[in-house]
Amino acid sequence: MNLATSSTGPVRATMDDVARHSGVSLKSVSRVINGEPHVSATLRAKVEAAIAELKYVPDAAARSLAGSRTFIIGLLLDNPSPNYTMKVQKGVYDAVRAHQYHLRIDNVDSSVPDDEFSAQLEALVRNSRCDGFVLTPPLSDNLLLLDFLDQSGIRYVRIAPALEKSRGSGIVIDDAAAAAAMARHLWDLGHRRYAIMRGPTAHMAAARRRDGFIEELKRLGLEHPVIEIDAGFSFEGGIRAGDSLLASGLRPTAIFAGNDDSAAGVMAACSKAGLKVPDDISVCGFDDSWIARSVWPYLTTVYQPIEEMGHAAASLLLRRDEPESALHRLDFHLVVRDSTAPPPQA
Amino acid sequence: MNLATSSTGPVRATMDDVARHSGVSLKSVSRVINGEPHVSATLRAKVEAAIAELKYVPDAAARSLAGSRTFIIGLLLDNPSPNYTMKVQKGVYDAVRAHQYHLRIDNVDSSVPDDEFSAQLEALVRNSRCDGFVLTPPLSDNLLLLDFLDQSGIRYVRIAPALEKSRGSGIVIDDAAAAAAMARHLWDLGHRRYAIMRGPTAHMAAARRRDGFIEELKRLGLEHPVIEIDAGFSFEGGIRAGDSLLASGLRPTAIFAGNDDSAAGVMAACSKAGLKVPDDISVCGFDDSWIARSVWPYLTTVYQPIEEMGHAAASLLLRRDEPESALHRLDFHLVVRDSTAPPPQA
DNA sequence: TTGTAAGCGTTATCAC
DNA sequence: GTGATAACGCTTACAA
Repeated sequence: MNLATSSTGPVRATMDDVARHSGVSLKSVSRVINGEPHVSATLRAKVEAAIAELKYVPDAAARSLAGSRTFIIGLLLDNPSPNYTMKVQKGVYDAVRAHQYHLRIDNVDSSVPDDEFSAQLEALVRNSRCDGFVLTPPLSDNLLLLDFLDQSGIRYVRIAPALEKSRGSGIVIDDAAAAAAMARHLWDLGHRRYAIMRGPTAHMAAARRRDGFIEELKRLGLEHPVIEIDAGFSFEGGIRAGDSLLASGLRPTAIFAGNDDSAAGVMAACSKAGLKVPDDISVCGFDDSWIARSVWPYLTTVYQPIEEMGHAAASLLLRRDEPESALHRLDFHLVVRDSTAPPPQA
Repeated sequence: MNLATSSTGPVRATMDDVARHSGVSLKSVSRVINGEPHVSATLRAKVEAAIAELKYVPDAAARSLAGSRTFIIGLLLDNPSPNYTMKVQKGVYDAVRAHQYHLRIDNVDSSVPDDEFSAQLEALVRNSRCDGFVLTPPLSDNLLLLDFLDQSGIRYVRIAPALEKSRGSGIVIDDAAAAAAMARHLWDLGHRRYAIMRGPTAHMAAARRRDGFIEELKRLGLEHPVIEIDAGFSFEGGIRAGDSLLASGLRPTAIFAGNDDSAAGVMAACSKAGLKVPDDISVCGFDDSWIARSVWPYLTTVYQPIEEMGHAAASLLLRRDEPESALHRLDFHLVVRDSTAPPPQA
């Protein structure tokens, strides 16, 4: 009963079959498949007819063995936020499939010692090549990784790079400007006492957000210093940071968190402390990821087109005519929801 | 300046190099690589030394062209919850890498008409084979998909199947028993008026949870009927369902949601309505996914080992000696946190 | 236990 | 424009 199901399935046509069926040479079929020039319309039509009739599909393994392409794009992952990661992955996936490519996932752990990290990379790359990697933060700013890829001659595109932006290509938004926009939003509401929840130190884009936020406030005329606390990029980190902030007795009227996950944590800490968001205190995040609408009140945040960024990164990788290095800047915008409001009357 | 980086990188050793270097035949090297029997210890040692020295790694494309394996496992995804998906993916990834395999992602959309869905599958499978698929819910119960895979002779393992469990292999927990445990927890707290948030209809495991929950309550002697509302498996669905429940004037003292995402939505709806969780109303979920700790109060839920389930599924696929069909049951357990408490005094 | 030879299904080289 | 023919790096008969 299972003999049938354990077979290889229906026999697939090969390029040879197509060649015979259409009465042309193997090489001509290959030319048609790969859209090479110097093919007469007649020949092309014949071949395409045969391909359709035989339901021929090129074999990926044979192609990559003989040729120089693997038809695989690798997505390098090391991000703590499932929301962010899934969005990037979706964008990369769609772009890759649109080009008949496949998406391979490669997790790495960049928190280990350097030599161990290098060993991870070696193992990944050595045993199966791909036509390029999409790098997600914080890996986009991992110099060890960049060096490795450059030395190996492997193409890559970085999502949200903040360091050495001329290496490889990159897809970014203007993190500093986005944070500045958030600063203006809070300022306009009347806030004058701020706290900021910093992201992980390896995440350079997080640092840009912090800088952009504080600079803008200074320009607006802020007098009090901004309280700064490390919150990582996780809900847990946010709740811890929120707890310690509120326990300290310092009372900002607005808190800017480096991403939505930590913002949600801060909101939870406020609830615990008996503070109502946004009546008693305003909280805002960054990303407009899925969690921004998974909390109550809905989070005021910065929308960044994460899925599109993944899509753009992969598309760039798939265009072989792309210039060696280019930075593509996508648009962000403020999303004002319910977690920010004017400060309470003193 | 970029000439170097666009090259193929360092030259890789081939099996031929290893053979020459160790003074044995090509076939012997192949035997060692594949762990085939009938190899003397001396020969194996020689070959392994050469492999190490030359840093030889087999070429995946050549292997799959010549042999019958592709060294790729595909993960079929169509789940709305990023939390769930990332956990499964992590588990599958780790298992796959432990066997020197690679993980390929394949998103499908099962909400389209049947013929369109079939076309998606054809396109996916035709142009690059893999050694097997891990199916995640709700795809695990998609009969069209199962038929397609069976007909194509492609191996697969289903995560959390609820229908036709004898098809392929499956990794499950006892959803009904888990829901029953939750029912007892709420009953013991003193609740007597319940609402349940149902999952998507295609998600059969969700139906099992509903049945298990209600049956257990009946056995315990419940008098009032359980209010039932469809909430999908998303935060949005949960908040909508919660809104309409509370607007209806019906006042259960405890709400059981089919997964954590919808449970979080319900909690938000309660907050909006001015109800305090758990003082005024208890809410609980299912999965113990990451969002269970991303809400305040932390969610009482059922832990199911999602990552291990992914790991087990992939491992099963990678064991070629596995019996054709087997159901592997993993353990769940109740996680009592802060969102459930005794009902308010009448 | 070990080795030889013949593919696997493409792309690349070089004639025609 | 088109077509032989040789790689590509490995596995799988089949011998020895």
